[in-house]
Amino acid sequence: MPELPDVEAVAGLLRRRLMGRRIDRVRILDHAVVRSPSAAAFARRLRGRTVRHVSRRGKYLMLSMDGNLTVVGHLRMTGDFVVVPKIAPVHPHTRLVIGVDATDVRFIDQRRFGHLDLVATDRAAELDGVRRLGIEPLSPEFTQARLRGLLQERRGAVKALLLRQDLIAGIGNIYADEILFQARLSPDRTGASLRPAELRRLHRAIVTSLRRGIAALSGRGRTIGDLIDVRERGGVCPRCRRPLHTATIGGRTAYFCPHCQR
DNA sequence: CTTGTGCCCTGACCGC
DNA sequence: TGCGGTCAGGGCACAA
Repeated sequence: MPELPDVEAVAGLLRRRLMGRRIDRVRILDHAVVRSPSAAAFARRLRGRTVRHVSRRGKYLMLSMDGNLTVVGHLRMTGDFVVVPKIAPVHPHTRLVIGVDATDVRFIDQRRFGHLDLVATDRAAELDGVRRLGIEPLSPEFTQARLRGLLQERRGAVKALLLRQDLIAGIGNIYADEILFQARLSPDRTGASLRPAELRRLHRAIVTSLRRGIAALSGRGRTIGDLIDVRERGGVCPRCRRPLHTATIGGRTAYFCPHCQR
């Protein structure tokens, strides 16, 4: 589930519920969820801190506290944060609990790929993974010219390029398909083959798809990303009704309409 | 620079 | 019902 819009929604949830609050309990149910430092040190240093900022960078979540401490989290495939009363039943895949008064913030992750690091706030950008991230696609710096600069010399498939976090941060498999559908581009087009009008469509599709995703997820709570998805409706193109095709590109399955996307 | 592969984990689903 | 294979909205290391 978690791509840029999903992580943005989680960040908003945590911001609303944790900003200015003091963490009085930290319970780690699965030690592997904490990458650094040790689980014991993670819990000890976090307890008693007040949450000052919650932000997102690519698909990473940043919770910064007083005392120059930041939790950097990644949801990977199945991670999620939920906010529930502390008396609520504990879901079996709960990996970590951050307690604030009568409320629990719980990190739940079926596949256990997700992870958290506790680092010095002024060094958070240097963390592995975060350090390599490319441009934020919803920032003012992400212009058509920047996109052209990122893609124009590349012979890789545009879908594989969209998935590269070191180029553009935050696009995952579902949004990449959605973006290419909106831009009417075949996922196997190379970056270098894109003409100016196509780059313009792609830029527009990246921004509007991500923004729409955020708008759809940002009401209350969270939804499963079922609102925009070219794969919906039994594998049929929502535009021309012809069957969607699949192909493996960049090691991931791409869904696309060969009639509408060229 | 590029693509491909395996791996980290767990569970749902499908065909036999 | 049981079993095995396949696949999954991520990202890394490594090889060719």
